[in-house]
Amino acid sequence: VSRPSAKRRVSPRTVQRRSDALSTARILEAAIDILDEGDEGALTFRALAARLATGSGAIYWHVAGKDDLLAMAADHVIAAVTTRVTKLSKPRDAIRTLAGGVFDAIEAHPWVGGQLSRDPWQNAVLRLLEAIGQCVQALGIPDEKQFHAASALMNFILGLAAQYAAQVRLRETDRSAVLAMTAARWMELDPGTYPFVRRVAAQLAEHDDREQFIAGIELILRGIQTGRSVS
Amino acid sequence: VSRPSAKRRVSPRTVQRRSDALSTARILEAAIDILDEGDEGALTFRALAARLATGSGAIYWHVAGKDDLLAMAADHVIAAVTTRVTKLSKPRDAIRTLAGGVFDAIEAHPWVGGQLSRDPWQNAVLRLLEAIGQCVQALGIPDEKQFHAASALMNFILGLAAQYAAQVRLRETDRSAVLAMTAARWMELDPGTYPFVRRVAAQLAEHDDREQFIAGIELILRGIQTGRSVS
DNA sequence: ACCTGAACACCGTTCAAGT
DNA sequence: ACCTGAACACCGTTCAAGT
Repeated sequence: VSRPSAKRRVSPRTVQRRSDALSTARILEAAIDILDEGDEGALTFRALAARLATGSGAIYWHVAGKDDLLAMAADHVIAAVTTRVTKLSKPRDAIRTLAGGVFDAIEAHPWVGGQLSRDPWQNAVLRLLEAIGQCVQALGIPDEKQFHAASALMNFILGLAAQYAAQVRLRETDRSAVLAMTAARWMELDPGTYPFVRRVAAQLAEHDDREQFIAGIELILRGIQTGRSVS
Repeated sequence: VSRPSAKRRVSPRTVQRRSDALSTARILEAAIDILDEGDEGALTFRALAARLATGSGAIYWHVAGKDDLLAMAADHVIAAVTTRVTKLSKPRDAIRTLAGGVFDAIEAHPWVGGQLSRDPWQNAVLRLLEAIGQCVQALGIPDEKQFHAASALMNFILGLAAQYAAQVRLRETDRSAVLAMTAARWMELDPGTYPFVRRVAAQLAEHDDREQFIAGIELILRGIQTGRSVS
């Protein structure tokens, strides 16, 4: 947000404690590194302080607390997605690209999934809602239905975020192995109470998450536009 | 909420430590009470032990840990929804009722929202997927598309869960006041970068969450059925 | 078999004290 | 103005010891 560290330096010869001073930007960068390397629980003010070679309390001078830090980190990742996407010609393509971009961002930074589903009015979510809303508007949906349509898409994307976040929480093994395991577990469910889940267990192992997610977006778009002409 | 003291008493003269022995069921009940009274963070093994008049370690004899306990609690709440709904005549009505039931359950027990979006393969989620899947099947969707359709609906519902969970995390004030506050904050955003959000801010204050959620479900259903005839 | 509760290894956050 | 790091008030979980 602010960059007080951009200051050039003042006098030579005095050895500084670190190569550069602490700053919100440096803290944010270190936090994202820690989150990417470990899981959600790896981000600790002690770990962060160690990586930045400072005391844990120093961080509080630049950042309000852990929630603030996480919100900023998620916003940083999502901002990269929305700014890259907004300027596409066909609004339907823009939405597709946007959704795919969120998927990829969460895949690359799984902790973002958890963070997005923690506070629906954090900056990252607002950014997404705005991007989606602009696309919906460009789609030619009547004014009164735009909020409705955008929030349905937003809700669906947050659902992905939650699902993906949790999915990664049980990893270590790779993705397909986890899916195969889950499919196997589903097959062992009681056929009387879980007929449907058992039946789709086979499809689970071979399905493509990303494809399925985009198809879901497609589905909602179809519903939005059908609704426009029908209702 | 519960009145464990209402137990009559068993034999006179021998004072029992508690009126009845510890059990998974009693622990679960106490946990749900604590979660309903406080927020998500109120459930502590120390608080739980205090309420059950036992040591914190005793709980581990009946329950694997906190994650296990939360998953069981959420499953308890969701099971009440799914078993109540399954037997409706028209599958579209069943889905509507199911979705509404989940909404109401999360409204009554906000912590369920957070828990649902924590582990996508916990029992509660499986239960929902099964219920949704059975409805989708009854809808007459072709076999290969059922998994797809059901998971889109599931994803949307999980999105609600996440959103609602977070929404409640910032309460204390009542609902409409929070919405009014958020709307006010949205109005102050930069018109250049947040034109859409600013424009819908007014609608936010007067909108009905539940109605909007059900309308979203409707939208997806429309997309599912349109897709069937079109694609 | 079941329960107790002190102890362990952590957290986020604060704050007097330093430079 | 900015940083330090011990201290505070918590966690979930374990485990020797009790009944």
